[in-house]
Amino acid sequence: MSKVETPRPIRGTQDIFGPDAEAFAFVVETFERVRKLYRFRRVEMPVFEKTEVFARSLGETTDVVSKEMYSFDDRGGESLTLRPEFTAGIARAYLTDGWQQYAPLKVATHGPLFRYERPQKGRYRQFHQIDAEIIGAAEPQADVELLCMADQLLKELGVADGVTLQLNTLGDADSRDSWRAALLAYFQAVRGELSEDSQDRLERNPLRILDSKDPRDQAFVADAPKIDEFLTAEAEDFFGAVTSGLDAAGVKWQRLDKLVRGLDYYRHTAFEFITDRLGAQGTVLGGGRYDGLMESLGGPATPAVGWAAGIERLAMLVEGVGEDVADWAVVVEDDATLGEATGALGAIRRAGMSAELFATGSPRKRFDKAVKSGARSIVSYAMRDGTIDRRIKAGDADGIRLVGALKES
RNA sequence: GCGAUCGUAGCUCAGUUGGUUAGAGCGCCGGUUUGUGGUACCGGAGGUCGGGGGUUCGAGACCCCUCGAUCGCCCCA
Repeated sequence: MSKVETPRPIRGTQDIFGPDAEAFAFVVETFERVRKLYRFRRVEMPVFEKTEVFARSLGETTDVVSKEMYSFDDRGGESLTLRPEFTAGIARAYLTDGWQQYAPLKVATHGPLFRYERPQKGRYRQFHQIDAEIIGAAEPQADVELLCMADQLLKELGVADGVTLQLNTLGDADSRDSWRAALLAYFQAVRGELSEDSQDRLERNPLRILDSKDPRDQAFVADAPKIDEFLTAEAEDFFGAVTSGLDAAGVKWQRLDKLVRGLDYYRHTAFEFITDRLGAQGTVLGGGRYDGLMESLGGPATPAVGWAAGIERLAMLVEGVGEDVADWAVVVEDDATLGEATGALGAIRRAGMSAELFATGSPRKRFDKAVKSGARSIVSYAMRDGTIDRRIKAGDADGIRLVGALKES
């Protein structure tokens, strides 16, 4: 017999276990609770879509589309793609499922996303996000509500300390276009002194030069044209309404005028909740307004705003969420008592208390295993003088609950 | 796609300038001790030192290749 080689897990996937899985679940549970407080409706979305859903909405030239998508042809020869984000699929559903009748529509979801990237701290090829969107709402109050929900979520997760909300506006389409043109002219003039990466960005996405980490670029970034110089009156009013709304709601924020979005469909509000506790991955939650998206999918002009947050990143910030110890350890110190112990195990669980059975390995060491498990209370079964001897090690209240539960059964 | 660091038992790690039969702790299994008890002791299973090639009398250690992981760049949650 030749040795069978164990298949390795796929790069960038995670097997989340134990305390990590508890932290993950805590993030999702907290999100579910908070989104109900804000009356966001739950949606479940397909994990894959036609490739064009993402290709059109994200823009063909973006890195996500050009090199980071998990795309494949199905048996009918159609190109499908594992979703790299939620927004495009939700926008597609809004158009194909008649959700326009519910506008303004507030929806929330969570689940796995896929991007073919190099894994590193807080970045995976299959990762998980929570997501919230408001579709069909043009007013800045929608942005404010979304940000308030994000702020409350982070507070209820207990990760708000050290996380700051960075806020910017990209203006409307006109503002953004003229800003972009000014940036292009400005950086073009000093092209030779920019980093190689930024010279490349000049062609593809000049806005991105603004958040370059290269010191050679940062000198020029400081004096680069600011979006504020190009905002139309409407865009300025919109941003003013968002910031005053946040102030009224008591949500702390900082203006970061170099904050831009990688994807083309963003307009007006852009924001990120940022921490310095996750290495190179500072963004814990990010989003913005994407008024241009629906049209790129062939739909009517539809204002929308949303955000998403990486569950793994949030889970890494969450502290003090571990696995619970059992309420009871049920110990079989003599195999002849297995039946009795099994009955007790069921009775305890039916009474709403958690219990774990210790009935394997050396009988003499089972009690020690139960003690080491950290269970709050222990009930053990042994044979003494031909009869079953039950011993309870518990606080008075717990012991009484146990005896009650056993009588009920 | 690029760069840096790192791969020794199930886990966390020792392993000297290259030198006998590769070790410890934890965990697991068995035994002795204890018996409202988290104790102590004894024993056992478990390793092609990530894989391949090279240098050398001799490689876990040095060199090359390869695979994998981690962190960073690009980009992004």
